[in-house]
Amino acid sequence: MRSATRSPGSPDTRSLPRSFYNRDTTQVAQELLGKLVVHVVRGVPRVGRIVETEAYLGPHDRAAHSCRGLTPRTAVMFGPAGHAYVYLVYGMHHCLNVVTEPEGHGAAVLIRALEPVRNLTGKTSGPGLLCRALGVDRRLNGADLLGARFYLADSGGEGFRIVKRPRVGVDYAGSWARRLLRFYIRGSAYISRP
DNA sequence: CTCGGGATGCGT
DNA sequence: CGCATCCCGAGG
Repeated sequence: MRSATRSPGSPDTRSLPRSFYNRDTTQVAQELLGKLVVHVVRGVPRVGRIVETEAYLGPHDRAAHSCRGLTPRTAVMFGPAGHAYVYLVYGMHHCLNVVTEPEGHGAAVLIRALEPVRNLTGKTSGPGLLCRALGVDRRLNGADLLGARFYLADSGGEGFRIVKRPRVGVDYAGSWARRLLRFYIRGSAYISRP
């Protein structure tokens, strides 16, 4: 049994391979629903199930940070898929994104809400809140999500319907504000903004 | 609805 | 350098 032989906190065969991230961002954003986020803090795995995401498609997407081009802040977003893009917003909240598509594309998926699974304290229904619960901050910006302490994994649980809505907080983005690039699990009690 | 709070990127 | 702006959350 493989779980008996692997060391605690290391990604097992359920953890998502880089090929999962290295493809169409809208597709990845939807397939991330139901997956697990794992962050091991001082040997303790904090685990949440993703129930809400948003896709940010690239420099042509006026709501994406990468629309300002490659800057020190957005460099990770233009890097290879399967890395964490973590930034501070409004001076106090962190946001966790996963980089998608081939290197140079500049796309990512924002994780907006989690259903608590293990060792999470506090609310997880919002991008800033879930970062606080997971213990994610800018020190993890650029972290490889195929690492031993911070990774995403299959949960095994499927069988939900996906709701598609406009993204939150991007009213400034013109016609891009109306695109249905926010995805969440229908009926979840942990959505950030029902 | 208001407002805190700090980094960023751009104009100067 | 200044400063508008920002993928938010808590409180009224």
